Amino acid sequence: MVVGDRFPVGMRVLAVDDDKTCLTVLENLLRKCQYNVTTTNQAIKALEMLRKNRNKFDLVISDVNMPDMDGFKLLELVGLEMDLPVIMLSGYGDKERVMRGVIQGACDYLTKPVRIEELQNIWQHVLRRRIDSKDKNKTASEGKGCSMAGKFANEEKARYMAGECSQAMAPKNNTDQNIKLGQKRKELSEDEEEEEYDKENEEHSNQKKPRLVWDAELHRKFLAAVNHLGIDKAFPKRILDLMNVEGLTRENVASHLQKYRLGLRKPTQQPSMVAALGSSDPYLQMDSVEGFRTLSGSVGMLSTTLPSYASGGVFCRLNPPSGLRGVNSALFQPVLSQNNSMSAKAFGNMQLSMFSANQTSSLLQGIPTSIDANKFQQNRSPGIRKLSPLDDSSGFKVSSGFSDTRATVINPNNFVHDLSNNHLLLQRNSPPAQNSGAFRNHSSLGAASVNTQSFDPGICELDHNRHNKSWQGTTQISKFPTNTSAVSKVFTHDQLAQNNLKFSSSTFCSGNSPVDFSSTRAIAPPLEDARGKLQSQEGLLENILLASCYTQHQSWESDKRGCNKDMSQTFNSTKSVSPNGDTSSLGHSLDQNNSVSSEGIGASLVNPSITQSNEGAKYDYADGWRIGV
DNA sequence: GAACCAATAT
DNA sequence: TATATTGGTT
Repeated sequence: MVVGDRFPVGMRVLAVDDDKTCLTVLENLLRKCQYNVTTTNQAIKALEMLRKNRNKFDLVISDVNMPDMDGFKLLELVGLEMDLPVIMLSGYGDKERVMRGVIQGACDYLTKPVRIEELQNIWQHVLRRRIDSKDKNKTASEGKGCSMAGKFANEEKARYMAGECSQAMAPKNNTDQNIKLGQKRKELSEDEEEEEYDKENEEHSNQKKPRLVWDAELHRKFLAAVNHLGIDKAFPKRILDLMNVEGLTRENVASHLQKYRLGLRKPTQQPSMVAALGSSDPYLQMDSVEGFRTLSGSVGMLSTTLPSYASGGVFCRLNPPSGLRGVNSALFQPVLSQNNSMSAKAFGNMQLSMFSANQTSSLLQGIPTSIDANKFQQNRSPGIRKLSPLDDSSGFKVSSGFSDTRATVINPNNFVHDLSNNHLLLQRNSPPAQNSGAFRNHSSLGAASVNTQSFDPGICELDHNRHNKSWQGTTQISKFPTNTSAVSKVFTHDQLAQNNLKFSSSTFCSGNSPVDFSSTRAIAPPLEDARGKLQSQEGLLENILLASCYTQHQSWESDKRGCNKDMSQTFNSTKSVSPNGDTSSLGHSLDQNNSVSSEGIGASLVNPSITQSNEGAKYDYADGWRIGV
């Protein structure tokens, strides 16, 4: 199309709407605007037409809701495959949809019924795109190896192209710059601009190539490519190919991808996962929708599944002082912290893993009953990273990153899974049936779990050097009033209430065997050092559910022991089910006095793959492992 | 060679 | 702070 005197007369518009009536109306309006209109009521056909006649259309105006292909999908594909302005059309003008449309690259979003006034000016999008592409070509022809007009921070070039990339979502600094420069641009004639451009270009001809600026448009393409490939298969080269942006290098993409992934991993202080995600991707805010789409798996999972997965409430930490070693109280310390890089990484990996999984929603659902020890073992090894060995008995810490929202699961066997506060807490509470001291400790753990502040971040460190802090944490926890001297009456609702405790209902089993975890090491799922291999779903699953698993393991490994109640009940419901099937309080559960042998505990704590040949080694895990972070 | 990551430079 | 570059590793 030549932007000549008659422009926009004859502008070639492809109108897509499954509703023939709407389509006809739209067609008529467009024709009244003297556009050259082509219509189709199928998005797929529209795509075919666009592909076959790549240069035969100037603009696409498409309905959002279509049976054969979502308008957003069409938008995405058009954005990926051809550089055409797309205007979204919908009967719904809610912010989310508009946002999504714009974020995914729609140059405009119109709500039905469309008025001719709105259509009369849609040519501006074509013009803008043309100007933009003209700039690109100009830059490319300069042999600078860069055709991304307005995409580079080079001030002179930016000045030249300023104002053309009017993406509403462009990074603020860029936008500001563009606005400022755009104003100047308006004062110049095209010739003057070219002259100035050439002159300045000469001056900088020897400078190294300009720095790429990942503006909204470029990032949109990037995201579209990533989405297209799937996060786990989104490699720089492939992204580069898909983006099809002249001048863009693999290195550019790699760098951006690196940052992007980093952003995804960044833990957040926000309480909700959605918020976390939103804030973790620098582009996510402007990209909330697409980002959300990309992350939908994780978002959906974390924000909805986890809470339901967790029983809510509390988590316990058993981190008995070394003096308790060998005492009946079992001590597993799970622990983690927000703010440590480990957590962050875990979180990121988790997300990545998650959204590469198409079966996110089913992931957790299947957990309680589908966990397979062998599978775990198979899948675990690659990502596991050894940690410095823990040197004391408490040695069980597992962490992973999560955001603030505290989602805790106290599983039937007293393992506590804290999926909140950037933690994935794996904890084994093994209340000794006849050890009131241990119970005190136990109860205090519960109390502590309520007060998240009582946890010293240091606790989260896996490094054994920080272990003392862990104990401090425990001590702190122990300050909570518990008054527990009798095993069966340790926890009563009243007490819990008094202590402002919220125990998630859970089946409780009290162990009656001495446990010595002095050799127990921290273990963790393989998210940590995914190294791009992203264990993905399985790894993720492991991370999230390791806790739930080992409960299962316990059943696997110590069938003969008590506490083999159906775990699925616990995980499938936010309600706790005590061993005897009622929704008893913790105290009641304790009364069950189901025993869990130390072996059972150990086995359940340690992932099969990690346990490996430790059957007879009695928890002497030579190496510390940590859940990927 | 391509990808990853971390660290560092710009 | 964002992006580029580099070096080591897989």
